[in-house]
Amino acid sequence: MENSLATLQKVFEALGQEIRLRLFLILCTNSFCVCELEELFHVSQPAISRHLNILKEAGLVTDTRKGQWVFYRANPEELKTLLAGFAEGWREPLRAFGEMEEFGEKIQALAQNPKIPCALERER
Amino acid sequence: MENSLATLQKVFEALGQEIRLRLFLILCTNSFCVCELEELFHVSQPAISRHLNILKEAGLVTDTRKGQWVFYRANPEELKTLLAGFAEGWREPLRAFGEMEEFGEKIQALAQNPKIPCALERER
DNA sequence: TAATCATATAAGGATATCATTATATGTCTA
DNA sequence: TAGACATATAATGATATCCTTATATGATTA
Repeated sequence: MENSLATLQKVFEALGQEIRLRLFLILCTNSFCVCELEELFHVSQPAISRHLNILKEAGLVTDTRKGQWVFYRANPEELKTLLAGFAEGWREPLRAFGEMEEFGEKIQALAQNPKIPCALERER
Repeated sequence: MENSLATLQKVFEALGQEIRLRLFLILCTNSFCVCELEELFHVSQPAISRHLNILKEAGLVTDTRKGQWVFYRANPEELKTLLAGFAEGWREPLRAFGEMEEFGEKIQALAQNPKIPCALERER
Protein backbone atom coordinates (compact mmCIF):
# COMPACT_ATOMS: atom_id res chain seq x y z
CA MET A 1 0.00 0.00 0.00
CA GLU A 2 1.70 3.15 -1.21
CA ASN A 3 1.58 6.21 1.01
CA SER A 4 0.16 8.65 -1.50
CA LEU A 5 -2.84 10.92 -1.33
CA ALA A 6 -4.64 8.67 -3.79
CA THR A 7 -4.19 5.71 -1.46
CA LEU A 8 -5.40 7.67 1.54
CA GLN A 9 -8.38 8.97 -0.35
CA LYS A 10 -9.41 5.46 -1.33
CA VAL A 11 -9.10 4.25 2.23
CA PHE A 12 -11.13 7.12 3.64
CA GLU A 13 -13.75 6.74 0.96
CA ALA A 14 -14.00 3.02 1.72
CA LEU A 15 -14.45 3.62 5.45
CA GLY A 16 -16.70 6.61 4.91
CA GLN A 17 -19.84 4.58 4.55
CA GLU A 18 -21.25 3.12 7.71
CA ILE A 19 -21.82 -0.40 6.46
CA ARG A 20 -18.24 -0.70 5.23
CA LEU A 21 -16.86 0.74 8.45
CA ARG A 22 -18.77 -1.87 10.39
CA LEU A 23 -17.72 -4.61 7.95
CA PHE A 24 -14.11 -3.65 8.47
CA LEU A 25 -14.50 -3.76 12.25
CA ILE A 26 -16.26 -7.11 12.20
CA LEU A 27 -13.45 -8.45 10.04
CA CYS A 28 -11.00 -7.22 12.65
CA THR A 29 -12.45 -9.70 15.13
CA ASN A 30 -12.22 -12.77 12.93
CA SER A 31 -12.47 -14.00 9.36
CA PHE A 32 -15.94 -14.43 7.89
CA CYS A 33 -17.31 -15.75 4.63
CA VAL A 34 -19.67 -13.76 2.45
CA CYS A 35 -22.77 -15.73 3.45
CA GLU A 36 -22.10 -15.06 7.13
CA LEU A 37 -21.74 -11.36 6.53
CA GLU A 38 -24.93 -11.39 4.51
CA GLU A 39 -26.64 -12.87 7.57
CA LEU A 40 -25.04 -10.41 9.99
CA PHE A 41 -25.82 -7.28 7.99
CA HIS A 42 -29.18 -8.16 6.42
CA VAL A 43 -28.31 -6.95 2.96
CA SER A 44 -28.19 -8.91 -0.27
CA GLN A 45 -25.22 -11.08 -1.16
CA PRO A 46 -24.21 -8.93 -4.16
CA ALA A 47 -24.24 -5.83 -1.97
CA ILE A 48 -21.92 -7.50 0.55
CA SER A 49 -19.61 -8.67 -2.22
CA ARG A 50 -19.47 -5.22 -3.67
CA HIS A 51 -18.62 -3.56 -0.36
CA LEU A 52 -15.99 -6.18 0.34
CA ASN A 53 -14.42 -5.50 -3.02
CA ILE A 54 -14.21 -1.78 -2.26
CA LEU A 55 -12.51 -2.56 1.06
CA LYS A 56 -10.19 -4.96 -0.73
CA GLU A 57 -9.26 -2.45 -3.41
CA ALA A 58 -8.38 -0.03 -0.63
CA GLY A 59 -6.11 -2.65 0.91
CA LEU A 60 -8.20 -2.90 4.05
CA VAL A 61 -9.18 -6.56 3.82
CA THR A 62 -7.83 -9.72 2.22
CA ASP A 63 -9.68 -12.75 0.97
CA THR A 64 -8.91 -16.46 0.87
CA ARG A 65 -10.94 -19.11 -0.83
CA LYS A 66 -11.63 -22.27 1.19
CA GLY A 67 -13.51 -24.67 -1.02
CA GLN A 68 -16.81 -23.09 -1.96
CA TRP A 69 -16.37 -20.26 0.48
CA VAL A 70 -14.35 -17.09 0.38
CA PHE A 71 -13.23 -15.85 3.77
CA TYR A 72 -12.42 -12.21 4.33
CA ARG A 73 -10.39 -10.72 7.13
CA ALA A 74 -9.20 -7.22 7.95
CA ASN A 75 -5.70 -5.97 7.53
CA PRO A 76 -5.47 -3.43 10.35
CA GLU A 77 -1.70 -3.37 10.66
CA GLU A 78 -1.36 -1.95 7.19
CA LEU A 79 -3.99 0.65 8.00
CA LYS A 80 -2.13 1.57 11.14
CA THR A 81 1.02 2.19 9.12
CA LEU A 82 -0.90 4.21 6.57
CA LEU A 83 -2.55 6.39 9.21
CA ALA A 84 0.77 6.94 10.93
CA GLY A 85 2.15 8.14 7.60
CA PHE A 86 -0.83 10.44 7.22
CA ALA A 87 -0.35 11.94 10.68
CA GLU A 88 3.31 12.41 9.92
CA GLY A 89 2.53 13.87 6.51
CA TRP A 90 0.09 16.52 7.63
CA ARG A 91 2.90 18.21 9.57
CA GLU A 92 4.48 19.19 6.27
CA PRO A 93 2.02 18.21 3.56
CA LEU A 94 3.68 19.96 0.63
CA ARG A 95 6.82 17.90 1.14
CA ALA A 96 5.16 14.68 2.26
CA PHE A 97 2.72 14.22 -0.62
CA GLY A 98 3.70 14.55 -4.25
CA GLU A 99 0.18 15.61 -5.18
CA MET A 100 0.51 18.64 -2.87
CA GLU A 101 3.78 19.95 -4.19
CA GLU A 102 2.18 22.23 -6.76
CA PHE A 103 0.60 24.30 -4.01
CA GLY A 104 3.97 25.65 -2.93
CA GLU A 105 4.29 28.22 -5.65
CA LYS A 106 0.56 28.81 -5.84
CA ILE A 107 0.62 29.92 -2.23
CA GLN A 108 3.60 32.17 -2.94
CA ALA A 109 1.65 33.70 -5.80
CA LEU A 110 -1.27 34.57 -3.54
CA ALA A 111 0.76 37.20 -1.76
CA GLN A 112 1.34 39.04 -5.04
CA ASN A 113 -2.28 38.79 -6.18
CA PRO A 114 -3.97 42.21 -5.86
CA LYS A 115 -7.41 40.59 -5.97
CA ILE A 116 -6.65 38.91 -2.67
CA PRO A 117 -5.78 41.47 -0.01
CA CYS A 118 -6.88 39.37 2.94
CA ALA A 119 -3.41 37.94 3.54
CA LEU A 120 -2.71 41.00 5.68
CA GLU A 121 -5.38 39.92 8.14
CA ARG A 122 -4.11 36.41 8.57
CA GLU A 123 -2.99 35.30 11.98
CA ARG A 124 -0.37 32.64 11.79
CA MET B 1 -15.57 15.19 19.03
CA GLU B 2 -17.12 12.02 20.40
CA ASN B 3 -15.41 8.74 19.70
CA SER B 4 -18.34 6.89 18.15
CA LEU B 5 -18.68 5.09 14.86
CA ALA B 6 -20.89 7.89 13.60
CA THR B 7 -18.13 10.41 14.26
CA LEU B 8 -15.53 8.25 12.55
CA GLN B 9 -17.79 7.68 9.58
CA LYS B 10 -18.31 11.41 9.13
CA VAL B 11 -14.58 12.06 9.31
CA PHE B 12 -13.75 9.36 6.79
CA GLU B 13 -16.50 10.49 4.48
CA ALA B 14 -15.21 14.06 4.69
CA LEU B 15 -11.65 13.03 3.85
CA GLY B 16 -12.76 10.51 1.26
CA GLN B 17 -13.03 13.02 -1.53
CA GLU B 18 -9.78 14.23 -2.99
CA ILE B 19 -10.52 17.94 -2.96
CA ARG B 20 -11.45 17.85 0.71
CA LEU B 21 -8.41 15.78 1.61
CA ARG B 22 -6.23 18.37 -0.09
CA LEU B 23 -8.15 21.23 1.53
CA PHE B 24 -7.57 19.68 4.91
CA LEU B 25 -3.84 19.33 4.24
CA ILE B 26 -3.50 22.89 2.95
CA LEU B 27 -5.26 24.08 6.10
CA CYS B 28 -2.71 22.14 8.12
CA THR B 29 0.01 24.43 6.82
CA ASN B 30 -1.68 27.73 7.66
CA SER B 31 -5.04 29.45 7.88
CA PHE B 32 -6.64 30.60 4.64
CA CYS B 33 -9.74 32.54 3.74
CA VAL B 34 -12.33 31.23 1.32
CA CYS B 35 -11.26 33.48 -1.54
CA GLU B 36 -7.68 32.23 -1.29
CA LEU B 37 -8.80 28.62 -1.39
CA GLU B 38 -11.00 29.41 -4.37
CA GLU B 39 -7.86 30.69 -6.12
CA LEU B 40 -5.76 27.69 -5.07
CA PHE B 41 -8.24 25.04 -6.11
CA HIS B 42 -9.88 26.61 -9.15
CA VAL B 43 -13.42 25.76 -8.18
CA SER B 44 -16.31 28.10 -7.53
CA GLN B 45 -16.66 29.91 -4.24
CA PRO B 46 -19.87 28.10 -3.27
CA ALA B 47 -18.18 24.76 -3.90
CA ILE B 48 -15.29 25.71 -1.60
CA SER B 49 -17.71 26.90 1.08
CA ARG B 50 -19.63 23.70 0.88
CA HIS B 51 -16.58 21.48 1.21
CA LEU B 52 -15.31 23.57 4.11
CA ASN B 53 -18.63 23.14 5.84
CA ILE B 54 -18.43 19.36 5.47
CA LEU B 55 -14.94 19.40 6.97
CA LYS B 56 -16.18 21.67 9.75
CA GLU B 57 -19.16 19.44 10.54
CA ALA B 58 -16.71 16.56 10.85
CA GLY B 59 -14.65 18.56 13.33
CA LEU B 60 -11.66 18.68 11.02
CA VAL B 61 -11.39 22.45 10.58
CA THR B 62 -12.42 25.56 12.48
CA ASP B 63 -13.31 29.00 11.18
CA THR B 64 -12.81 32.52 12.45
CA ARG B 65 -14.19 35.66 10.96
CA LYS B 66 -11.78 38.57 10.55
CA GLY B 67 -13.73 41.51 9.21
CA GLN B 68 -15.11 40.57 5.83
CA TRP B 69 -13.10 37.40 5.64
CA VAL B 70 -13.54 34.01 7.21
CA PHE B 71 -10.32 32.16 7.86
CA TYR B 72 -10.26 28.40 8.11
CA ARG B 73 -7.59 26.25 9.69
CA ALA B 74 -7.24 22.54 10.31
CA ASN B 75 -7.61 20.85 13.64
CA PRO B 76 -5.21 17.93 13.25
CA GLU B 77 -4.67 17.28 16.95
CA GLU B 78 -8.29 16.32 17.38
CA LEU B 79 -8.04 14.05 14.36
CA LYS B 80 -4.96 12.43 15.80
CA THR B 81 -6.85 11.65 18.99
CA LEU B 82 -9.78 10.27 17.05
CA LEU B 83 -7.60 8.03 14.89
CA ALA B 84 -5.77 6.77 17.95
CA GLY B 85 -9.14 5.84 19.41
CA PHE B 86 -10.05 4.08 16.19
CA ALA B 87 -6.83 2.07 16.18
CA GLU B 88 -7.42 1.19 19.80
CA GLY B 89 -11.05 0.32 19.11
CA TRP B 90 -10.48 -2.07 16.24
CA ARG B 91 -8.65 -4.39 18.63
CA GLU B 92 -11.95 -5.15 20.33
CA PRO B 93 -14.63 -3.45 18.25
CA LEU B 94 -17.68 -5.00 19.90
CA ARG B 95 -16.67 -3.52 23.22
CA ALA B 96 -15.19 -0.28 21.94
CA PHE B 97 -18.12 0.93 19.85
CA GLY B 98 -21.68 0.96 21.07
CA GLU B 99 -22.99 0.58 17.53
CA MET B 100 -21.14 -2.76 17.24
CA GLU B 101 -22.42 -4.34 20.40
CA GLU B 102 -25.40 -5.99 18.73
CA PHE B 103 -23.10 -8.16 16.64
CA GLY B 104 -22.01 -10.11 19.68
CA GLU B 105 -25.06 -12.32 19.87
CA LYS B 106 -25.57 -12.30 16.12
CA ILE B 107 -22.16 -13.91 15.73
CA GLN B 108 -23.00 -16.45 18.40
CA ALA B 109 -26.18 -17.29 16.52
CA LEU B 110 -24.26 -17.98 13.33
CA ALA B 111 -22.75 -21.11 14.83
CA GLN B 112 -26.25 -22.55 15.40
CA ASN B 113 -27.54 -21.62 11.97
CA PRO B 114 -27.82 -24.75 9.78
CA LYS B 115 -27.92 -22.65 6.62
CA ILE B 116 -24.37 -21.57 7.33
CA PRO B 117 -22.08 -24.57 7.62
CA CYS B 118 -18.93 -22.76 6.57
CA ALA B 119 -17.92 -21.94 10.12
CA LEU B 120 -16.21 -25.32 10.23
CA GLU B 121 -13.80 -24.21 7.53
CA ARG B 122 -12.79 -21.03 9.24
CA GLU B 123 -9.17 -20.58 10.19
CA ARG B 124 -8.77 -18.36 13.18
C1' DT C 1 -27.33 54.38 5.30
C1' DA C 2 -26.21 53.03 0.56
C1' DA C 3 -22.74 50.65 -1.97
C1' DT C 4 -19.35 47.12 -2.04
C1' DC C 5 -17.06 43.00 -0.96
C1' DA C 6 -16.75 38.19 1.17
C1' DT C 7 -19.14 34.23 2.36
C1' DA C 8 -23.24 31.22 2.88
C1' DT C 9 -27.34 29.22 1.21
C1' DA C 10 -30.77 27.89 -2.43
C1' DA C 11 -32.07 25.93 -6.89
C1' DG C 12 -31.37 22.98 -10.67
C1' DG C 13 -29.16 19.73 -13.58
C1' DA C 14 -25.40 16.12 -14.30
C1' DT C 15 -23.09 12.38 -12.44
C1' DA C 16 -21.98 8.84 -9.12
C1' DT C 17 -23.28 5.54 -5.73
C1' DC C 18 -26.13 2.16 -3.78
C1' DA C 19 -29.50 -1.59 -3.46
C1' DT C 20 -31.92 -5.26 -5.70
C1' DT C 21 -32.81 -8.85 -9.22
C1' DA C 22 -30.83 -11.59 -12.76
C1' DT C 23 -27.01 -14.02 -14.53
C1' DA C 24 -22.25 -15.81 -14.89
C1' DT C 25 -18.26 -18.04 -12.80
C1' DG C 26 -16.06 -21.20 -9.84
C1' DT C 27 -15.96 -25.26 -6.66
C1' DC C 28 -17.57 -29.44 -4.73
C1' DT C 29 -19.92 -33.92 -4.80
C1' DA C 30 -22.97 -37.61 -6.30
C1' DT D 1 -19.81 -34.70 -15.71
C1' DA D 2 -24.35 -32.94 -14.08
C1' DG D 3 -26.41 -30.67 -10.30
C1' DA D 4 -26.03 -27.82 -6.25
C1' DC D 5 -24.06 -24.26 -3.71
C1' DA D 6 -21.15 -19.88 -2.86
C1' DT D 7 -19.53 -15.82 -4.77
C1' DA D 8 -18.82 -12.32 -8.46
C1' DT D 9 -20.44 -9.49 -12.08
C1' DA D 10 -24.07 -7.22 -14.97
C1' DA D 11 -28.24 -4.57 -15.54
C1' DT D 12 -31.49 -1.39 -13.79
C1' DG D 13 -33.84 1.93 -11.05
C1' DA D 14 -33.73 5.01 -6.84
C1' DT D 15 -31.18 8.10 -4.19
C1' DA D 16 -27.36 11.03 -3.00
C1' DT D 17 -23.60 14.01 -4.15
C1' DC D 18 -21.39 17.45 -6.63
C1' DC D 19 -20.97 21.29 -9.63
C1' DT D 20 -22.50 25.84 -11.32
C1' DT D 21 -25.45 29.94 -11.36
C1' DA D 22 -28.37 32.84 -8.73
C1' DT D 23 -29.52 34.92 -4.51
C1' DA D 24 -29.31 36.02 0.46
C1' DT D 25 -26.68 37.33 4.55
C1' DG D 26 -23.07 39.64 7.03
C1' DA D 27 -19.50 43.17 7.44
C1' DT D 28 -17.03 47.26 5.99
C1' DT D 29 -16.62 51.91 4.31
C1' DA D 30 -17.66 56.14 1.89
